[in-house]
Amino acid sequence: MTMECRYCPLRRKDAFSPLSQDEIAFMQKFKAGELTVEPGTPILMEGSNAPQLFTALSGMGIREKTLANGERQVINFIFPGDFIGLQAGLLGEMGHSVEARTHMRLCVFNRSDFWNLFKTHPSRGFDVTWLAAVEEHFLGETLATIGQRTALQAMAWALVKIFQRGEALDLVTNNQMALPYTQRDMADSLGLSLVHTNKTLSKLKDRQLASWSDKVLQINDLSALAEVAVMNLDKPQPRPLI
Amino acid sequence: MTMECRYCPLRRKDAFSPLSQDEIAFMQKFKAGELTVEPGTPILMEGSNAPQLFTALSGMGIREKTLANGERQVINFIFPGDFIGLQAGLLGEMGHSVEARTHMRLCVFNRSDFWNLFKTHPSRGFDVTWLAAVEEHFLGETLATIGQRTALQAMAWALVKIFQRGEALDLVTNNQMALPYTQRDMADSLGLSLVHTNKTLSKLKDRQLASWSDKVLQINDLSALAEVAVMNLDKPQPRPLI
DNA sequence: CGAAATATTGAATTACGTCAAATAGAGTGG
DNA sequence: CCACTCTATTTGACGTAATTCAATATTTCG
Repeated sequence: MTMECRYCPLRRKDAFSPLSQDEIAFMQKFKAGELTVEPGTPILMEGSNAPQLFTALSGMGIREKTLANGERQVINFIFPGDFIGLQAGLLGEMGHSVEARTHMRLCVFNRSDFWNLFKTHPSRGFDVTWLAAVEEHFLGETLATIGQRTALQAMAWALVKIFQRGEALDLVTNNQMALPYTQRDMADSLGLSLVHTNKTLSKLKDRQLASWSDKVLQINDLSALAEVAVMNLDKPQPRPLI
Repeated sequence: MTMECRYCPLRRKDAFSPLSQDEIAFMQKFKAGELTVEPGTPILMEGSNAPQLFTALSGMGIREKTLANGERQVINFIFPGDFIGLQAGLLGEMGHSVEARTHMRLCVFNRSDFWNLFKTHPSRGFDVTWLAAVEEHFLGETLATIGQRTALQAMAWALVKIFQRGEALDLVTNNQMALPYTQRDMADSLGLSLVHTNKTLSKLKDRQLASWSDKVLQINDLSALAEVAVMNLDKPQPRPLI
């Protein structure tokens, strides 16, 4: 039994901007179904021309890209509400792979309907572009992180970003949230070695800023952490949910 | 005297996909004017809510982002045909600054007309999204470069990418093209120090793969360079021109 | 319970950054 | 055209943040 869009619990989260009744009704028609996957399941493959697009409804995943020599870059972490497959939908080829890290529920759309969305509901097409702009914005920040921040600054930045996303999705309780990734995932997302990632996390823990173990992230002092990260602490603004 | 879109010399380049007569006529109305700037001129400021969007018509520029501690990350290099200001247009805030590095001519659009573009010409809205997806794709590759490639691999990758963009724009003659940036720009784009950038370029020159001096890039062996870069050499597909 | 990930720690190594100084151009003004 | 300044490039020496190697816990899971 697939959830009806108008009852979608995601819509109510702070993270997302509201839709009109009309738009919700349209999305219901656009929605082709739901997909449920287990941890480790590949959802989209780099270079593939997938016929389907997704929105993550629950669970977490990862966007990653592998070089010919086997090195892996984690592009970012996928949280509920994230739109998956834009590149396949438009360019006809994914620049990265997407894989589930927990049990995930995904809203499924047909790529063939995608153009129709722009034509009949330009406001929703506008929203897709909005999301693309948000992603571009985020990737620019990530670039600055990997390129210019030290390991400690980068790790602090990453944890703050993750925590803020968690907050907007009501995933945080008592300054804690589930973070079901491995240190290897985190290392590959920041361009650090696994060993140094581990030691950098220890350092943040020693300083009583944040700790992440047993798949639980705890932030003790968000503003101090942001200070270490050389970043500004401003709330992410609401974004559309596709 | 501003150029009419239908005579725009950019449209004919391999880099871009063709437009219908109708679409060109519409773009003509959408176009608010032209802007000419000198080297060093800031075009958009990080954090600003600019009322205007641009497409680069000629010349080159740079997208960059500066951290609170003064470190600078070059997000990418701006070539003719690049769309500028998507983030301001949608999110109301640029995530990076844009600055001219040569004399540049820019096509100017009003942000207030932007929504209208999606509404009345969904195909053009679709194209804007296409460009956003291309950018996202590129930033993902850049992330993998800074995060996973060595200095030599990264430099080789950057030069191949630039050269390919140049080729698609007919900027290459005799395996040479103008590349009016400084080594500092390049260093900040790859997250390397200036000194190491210089030494890495020397190494590529010693190996007879590529040389870049006096603002001219020369590629001697593109496929060998791509091999050093651990990358695949496939032609960039045509993309829309806004 | 055993096997395979994952996490942790110490020691050795290195790719890269920093410092410093020389050289080379590019632009300005007299 | 020549001083002058400013920016960009180049090179050598040295320092270090981060990688790699290696070994040992610890957890996860079939």
